[in-house]
Amino acid sequence: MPTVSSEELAAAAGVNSAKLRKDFSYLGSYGTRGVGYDVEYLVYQISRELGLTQDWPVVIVGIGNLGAALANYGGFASRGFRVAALIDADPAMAGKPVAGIPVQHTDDLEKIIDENGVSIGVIATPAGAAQPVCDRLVAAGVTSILNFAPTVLSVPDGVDVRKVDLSIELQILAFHEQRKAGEEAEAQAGAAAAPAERGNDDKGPDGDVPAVMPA
Amino acid sequence: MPTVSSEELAAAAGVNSAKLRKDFSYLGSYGTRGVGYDVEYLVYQISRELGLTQDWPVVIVGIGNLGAALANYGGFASRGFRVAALIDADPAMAGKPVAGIPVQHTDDLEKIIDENGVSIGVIATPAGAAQPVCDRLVAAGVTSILNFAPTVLSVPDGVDVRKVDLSIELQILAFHEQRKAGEEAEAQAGAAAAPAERGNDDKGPDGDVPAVMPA
DNA sequence: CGGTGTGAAGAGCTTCACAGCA
DNA sequence: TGCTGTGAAGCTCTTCACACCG
Repeated sequence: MPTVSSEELAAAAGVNSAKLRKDFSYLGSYGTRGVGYDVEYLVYQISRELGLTQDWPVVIVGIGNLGAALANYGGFASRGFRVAALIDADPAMAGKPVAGIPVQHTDDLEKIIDENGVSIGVIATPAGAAQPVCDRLVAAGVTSILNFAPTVLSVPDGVDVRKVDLSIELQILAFHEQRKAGEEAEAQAGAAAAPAERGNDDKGPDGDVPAVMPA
Repeated sequence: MPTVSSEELAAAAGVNSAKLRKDFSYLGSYGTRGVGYDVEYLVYQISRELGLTQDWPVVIVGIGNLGAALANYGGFASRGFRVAALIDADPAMAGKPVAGIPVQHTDDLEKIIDENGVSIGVIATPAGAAQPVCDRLVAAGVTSILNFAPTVLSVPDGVDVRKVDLSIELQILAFHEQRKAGEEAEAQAGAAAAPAERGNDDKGPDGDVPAVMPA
């Protein structure tokens, strides 16, 4: 399949074809009118723009279950990421291989970052350790952090943080699940005995919950 | 601290106070003009609306590193989630306890779902196993699925799927990291020798990458 | 003719600004 | 007076619709 149309790609990705064409147009005019997009050329251009053609050394700090899962995760290598080092505070872990890479002790964190030219760090430590680890990573030169610890990290300007909270994803599902149950009940009982009025229109499974929730 | 103002909450959450008040207003009028929000009452109302006061039994399918990490994750219990069962296709895993819960074999999946009244399933299997597992979960009555496998799952209407792709989060960081590097280089070299024009304005670290990317 | 690239319209979300109430 | 609750303005992202070109 040498070429592909925006319509086909849109169907495959589950989005609108106009949106897809508009997104592509921001990268340049890589399509041919009346034909479509040359697949190979398009893949190359998008890969380049997204940085997939580069090699990104990353370190993972905190080699518990989650850290080990990340170290073993196959999806990284194919996207240009290379696990340069695994770091843990537990001396008993030091030297132990995880996913074929020996775990190193936190004491050497700065040295490891420096020697490998790492600019992306992954934090998979317990909540309490996250901020100190983050501070050390930043001080050592890391400018992007992926945070799995259930804490809000504070970082200086110029450093990016992305937070992944596994329980929030479940919570979003539970929120919609609750709505489903509530709507069934209301449909049966009729609108009169509704337990509480809801001001907002349900936007369906794709809408997120509000940004603020109690700890 | 018995009450709190929208301004204080907004500062803590890093959002605009008007947005916060508007979000709260969708749940009802739980504040007092001139005073603020009663903390205890507000926490209760939000918890109830988000479904945190309910007990949500979940099953985790695929007890590899990631599945084990999820089973051990402390954040679930405090949000009303209860790991009802761990399921794996490997007979060698059966009976083995992970996070204090014995792993059960995939053969019993339907029975487990039914007996525990599970409506939320977590898929942490390899990519190839995800869709069959998903189909069985749905057939058994699960209506919400959290998918960690790097596959797009197809489900019937009425079933919610949320996908967590760990490598995409890293990719987003790498994307911004690349931009940072590019901007530095451009600043040094001047605009004349820029390697490629970029049509889109950089919206900073909070903007996501486009929705479509090559496999 | 077929499909891209894009100006313009539309929809949704965020912020402003202030009336109204404790 | 102080702070909520909210109509309206502003902004961003999405979709439409079609000129234009291979």
